[in-house]
Amino acid sequence: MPSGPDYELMLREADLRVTRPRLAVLEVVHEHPHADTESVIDAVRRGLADVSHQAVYDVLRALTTAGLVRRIQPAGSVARYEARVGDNHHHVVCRVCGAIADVDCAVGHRPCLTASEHHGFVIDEAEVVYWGLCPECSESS
Amino acid sequence: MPSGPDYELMLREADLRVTRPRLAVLEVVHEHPHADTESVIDAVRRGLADVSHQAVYDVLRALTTAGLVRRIQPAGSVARYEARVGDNHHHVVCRVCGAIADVDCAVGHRPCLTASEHHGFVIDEAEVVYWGLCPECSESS
DNA sequence: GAGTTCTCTTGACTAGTTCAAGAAAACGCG
DNA sequence: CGCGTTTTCTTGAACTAGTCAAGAGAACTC
Repeated sequence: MPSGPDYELMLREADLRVTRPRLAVLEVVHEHPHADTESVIDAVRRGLADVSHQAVYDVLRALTTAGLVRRIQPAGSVARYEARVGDNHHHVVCRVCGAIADVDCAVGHRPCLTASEHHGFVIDEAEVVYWGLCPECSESS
Repeated sequence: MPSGPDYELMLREADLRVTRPRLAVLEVVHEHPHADTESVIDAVRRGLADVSHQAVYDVLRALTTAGLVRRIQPAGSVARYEARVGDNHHHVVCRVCGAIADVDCAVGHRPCLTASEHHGFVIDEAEVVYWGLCPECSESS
């Protein structure tokens, strides 16, 4: 019996066709939070050797559009993906090694969503990136 | 008499050599907030025809390192530069057309810098990107 | 004004991502 | 179950933003 999430069901509920590459990508993103595209490709190929990089790019886009994964891309970094969606969490990024960790914002629900001056923009999301040093990198400085 | 900022002085105070390309880039960034690199190159060449793109890349990096300009790069966008530095302001980005506007965060000074769980990271900056629709794009939807 | 050092020009190159055409697979329906 | 439609995957090329490297040229120091 499978113990992890039911990826097939997740795809069906999102009205996406169930294919091997999609199942593989979805599993990889769940098991390797914040992985970049290349890592996803490598990990997918460990279980399913002949997947083209293009397929992974397409799948990641489809999953992102469907809301099954979230794409994050801190300045200066390549695109990364995570499976934790639907909540309002943010990220700390290490300036030196690029390591990423999740954080929940301290300032209540939907943090900072109240911009003081919105210039007529209709705002639907506030994304926060905390910059600093990870434990290892701050140690060795 | 010049009415704008004294770019030459700014460069000298930052211990940077004063060159025509640097003066030109600094002026462009001041006059076109949130311009991307290509726009900066175009604008610079309007006043100084034979500047290489490499020079502009180098100058932008030098100015950024010196703290005279700030580099911003919302997910999915190319690098953009602005001259408003030293304060704690953030940005609203239009999901459709990519337009950017400045905002001051409503939640007091150094907003959101108090992450609830920092995982041992030493945090020195919190960057907030508000996502939504600009007035024009929200109109036409 | 000479020497040193930094900056700019030139031109090649890379990484990450996207585009396009056709083959193959998934799903809906009889 | 098997057929047709539609979507997705494969293959391979192309593109963009940005970087690297070597040498010529300009800025600053004394």
